[in-house]
Amino acid sequence: MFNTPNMRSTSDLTARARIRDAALARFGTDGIAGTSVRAVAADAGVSPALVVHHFGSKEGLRQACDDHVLDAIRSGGAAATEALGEVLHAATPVRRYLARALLDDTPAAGALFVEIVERTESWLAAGEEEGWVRASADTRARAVTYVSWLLAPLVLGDHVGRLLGGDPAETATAVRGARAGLEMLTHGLFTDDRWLAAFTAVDERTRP
Amino acid sequence: MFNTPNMRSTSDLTARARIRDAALARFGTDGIAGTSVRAVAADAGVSPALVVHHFGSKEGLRQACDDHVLDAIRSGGAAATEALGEVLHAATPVRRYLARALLDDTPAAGALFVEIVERTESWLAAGEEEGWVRASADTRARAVTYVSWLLAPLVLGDHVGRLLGGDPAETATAVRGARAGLEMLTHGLFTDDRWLAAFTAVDERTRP
DNA sequence: CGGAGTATTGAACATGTGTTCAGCTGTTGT
DNA sequence: ACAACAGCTGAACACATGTTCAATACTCCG
Repeated sequence: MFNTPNMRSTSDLTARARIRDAALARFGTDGIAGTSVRAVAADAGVSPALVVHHFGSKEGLRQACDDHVLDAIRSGGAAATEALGEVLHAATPVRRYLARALLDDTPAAGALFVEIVERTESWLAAGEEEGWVRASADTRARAVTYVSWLLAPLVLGDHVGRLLGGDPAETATAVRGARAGLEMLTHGLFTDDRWLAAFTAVDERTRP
Repeated sequence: MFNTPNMRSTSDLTARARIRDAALARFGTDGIAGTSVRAVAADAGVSPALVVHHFGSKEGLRQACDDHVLDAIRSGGAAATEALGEVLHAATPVRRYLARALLDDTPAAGALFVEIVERTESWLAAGEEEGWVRASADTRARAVTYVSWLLAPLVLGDHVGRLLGGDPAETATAVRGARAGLEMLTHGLFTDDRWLAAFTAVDERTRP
């Protein structure tokens, strides 16, 4: 390998990067608490002592994963399309780790979530102004719900994939779900507002 | 307390039940791998030895939680409303545990997921026949996606609650998201099918 | 070459983990 | 009353975990 002596964060393929990638995969698969430093070290083909030498502690390793995931997702940040596309197109280990991080309420995952929601909210606002998004009484709640919906198959990937047949990471499977979702989002699911009306009625009855 | 000498699974409030409830809560909060037998024992006010005496092992304890969650959710099983209502109306610890179990791919959680999807699919089919649900090209994928969507705020509860202000378990907060979701499901989110069309175009171009 | 500094390791440590076991209650059936 | 038995415990064990440390291999710079 040829690295500049003082290697900054640029050079990859180094042992440090291998450890981070191994941690990303294991954290995503087995959860953070369910993953041991020794397992990560074994996957990366190094000694347990080296991972703590590079990252200080297991917590430091997890933070490095957080940072890497944020970078990987924000890389195409300036894109004009919806912010969530980047998440869904990220590499599989990154997605799996993100799902775990969201459940474990990692600080970085939390920050990423609000960032995506805010980007989505203004994206929807723009669409509303241009006329291709319907009006909403609660744009914030809509943005949050919309993001949650797009994130759902990612978090529940295993179960979704099992029922749709095939690996959820496989594009063919994901496409089926995405298409069904898009159908509901453009034409709606219900033909009348019986459920919305029923919900509103119950909601208004339970409060003055 | 007064229990029949040979106490079946009926009598609750016993130490066994307290342990199970404590485990449910801690598993939901910290994850299964992140929870120690000692911690749930302390929460239940018993010795660690007792929890293994009652459940055989930590794994046995987790299975007991699975069974209990299944029972708690299936209790109102014969209801005519959508199957998911039972999940969303379950007690908070049960919901949190279910979210964790779904991510950890517990067998019971997997079984519950397919059960809910199947119930939802026939519920949607009935609605389609009665005219208050739109037709779909892929009813299976639609049911899976729909269930994922309703499960999403449950799994991402912390982040959703933080952005909507207030405890996600609080009804007031959940209602905001539910209303926004229902709006999208009845009126749709987009006013035209530009995204659906774009998706279809891309999809058909990437395969013969 | 020689010295500086980093990458890397094996062995060890302290602690937390799941689990076992002998024994101590209390209640129950006869 | 007495044996049987389930609920329950404290102490202990074997093991896995995160982390430390001294020492070795390697690479670069003067």
